Amino acid sequence: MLQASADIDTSATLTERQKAVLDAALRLLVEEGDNLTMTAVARRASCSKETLYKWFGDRDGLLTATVQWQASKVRVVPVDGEKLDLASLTASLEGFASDWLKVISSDTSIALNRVAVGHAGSGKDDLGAIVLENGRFALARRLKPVLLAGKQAGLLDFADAETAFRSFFGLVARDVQIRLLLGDRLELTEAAIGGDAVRATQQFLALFGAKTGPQGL
Amino acid sequence: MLQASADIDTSATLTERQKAVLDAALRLLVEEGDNLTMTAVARRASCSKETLYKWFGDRDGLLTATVQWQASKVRVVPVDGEKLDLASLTASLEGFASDWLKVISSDTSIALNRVAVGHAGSGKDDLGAIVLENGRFALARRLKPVLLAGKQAGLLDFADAETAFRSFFGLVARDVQIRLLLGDRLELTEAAIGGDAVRATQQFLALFGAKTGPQGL
DNA sequence: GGCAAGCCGTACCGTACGTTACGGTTCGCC
DNA sequence: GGCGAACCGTAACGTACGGTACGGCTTGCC
Repeated sequence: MLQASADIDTSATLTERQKAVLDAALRLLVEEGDNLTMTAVARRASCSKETLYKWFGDRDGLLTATVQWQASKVRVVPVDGEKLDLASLTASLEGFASDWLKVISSDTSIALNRVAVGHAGSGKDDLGAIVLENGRFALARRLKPVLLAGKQAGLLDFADAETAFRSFFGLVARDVQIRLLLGDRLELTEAAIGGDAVRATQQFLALFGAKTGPQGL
Repeated sequence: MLQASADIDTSATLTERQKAVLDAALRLLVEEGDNLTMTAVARRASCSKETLYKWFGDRDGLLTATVQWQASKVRVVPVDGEKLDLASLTASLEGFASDWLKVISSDTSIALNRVAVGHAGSGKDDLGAIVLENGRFALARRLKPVLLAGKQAGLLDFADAETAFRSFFGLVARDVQIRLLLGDRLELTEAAIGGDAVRATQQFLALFGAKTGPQGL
């Protein structure tokens, strides 16, 4: 909720070389978790520690820069809420669901969430806030317009978009993220994700679909 | 899923003094997160480091013992699935929901999940498995009999108890746990938890309630 | 060519912390 | 009272790692 400004165009101020270094740090983070060392990053990125400190100031600085760099890579196009019928709404929801499942089950997301959760305990940096802002809250920002358009079109019925979103979120994610973060092996094949997406969407529509149906017909 | 034996009667083999030490470690874990030091635990528990190492072998040993000790404290009575009508089923589900919300929003649960998530990255110990086993999987084991009884009584309709459970889980927890783990301030008052519990239960019944109603009447 | 800036590689320093060692004290037992 | 075991408090050791310093190399500019 803070970070509203901190996540804008950090990529603009980064040189190509710096991006490459952050990519290396990211890969290392996925492999090693939070116990990566500055020397390891330097070696992997073929740069000197002095450079790391000059550019990012600090180990925490490097970590936050890495997280922000990854966040900036997944910036997505906002869906346009035109031409809304039940089919397109369903398709849109299914798309959101399967995208989200793909994200939270990806190696990089798991690694990033792990370090952010770990750091959230002792409030040295705002990794948790950044991840939250670019994950769950970004999803809400993108999904709510769709929900509101669905309500406008008489396809959905809810009092509060936030509440509706959180129920959708729960139906999609269920126990997947916490299990993955805690190290549970959980095979999420493309097919399983697709199936979960349609199931979650159907359940959501069953709960929040307008009783009257599209009233215009 | 492993840990099936590792969580039984660890408390039986512990002396009172050892339990006190683990309680101290637990309190410290809540306050300091994963960056607690052996010296701090020793000081807080008024014991010597030598004793810590003799009893728990290792820092990781102390951590796992602490987590298991906390897990052993929340062992609960299995609900009996007799006298099942819609009212009692609803009450039971609401009870599970509010209990679960209370657990995952408690300070100790947050702290324990944080360290477990952190350690799940580099597989030194099985903290993640332990937490999972005594958290999400324990909940499933307790809830599934209720669900099956509800199905038996014609109140619920589902093909697979696991799938039904996971939907219930999602409707109850939604984004609460991940937000709390990532450091989001999230006021969960007693009243809010109660409200969420009935909402989640209603949604679950709307999705999985038998279309026919209790047919025996 | 000369020079300055940026960067690589590496050696170095300081410190925090896990782990071990040891002297002193209590307590149960003979 | 004497003895051994368990334990407390603390000092000491080893090491890993964050952070800094420095010498050499490239690159672009004059």
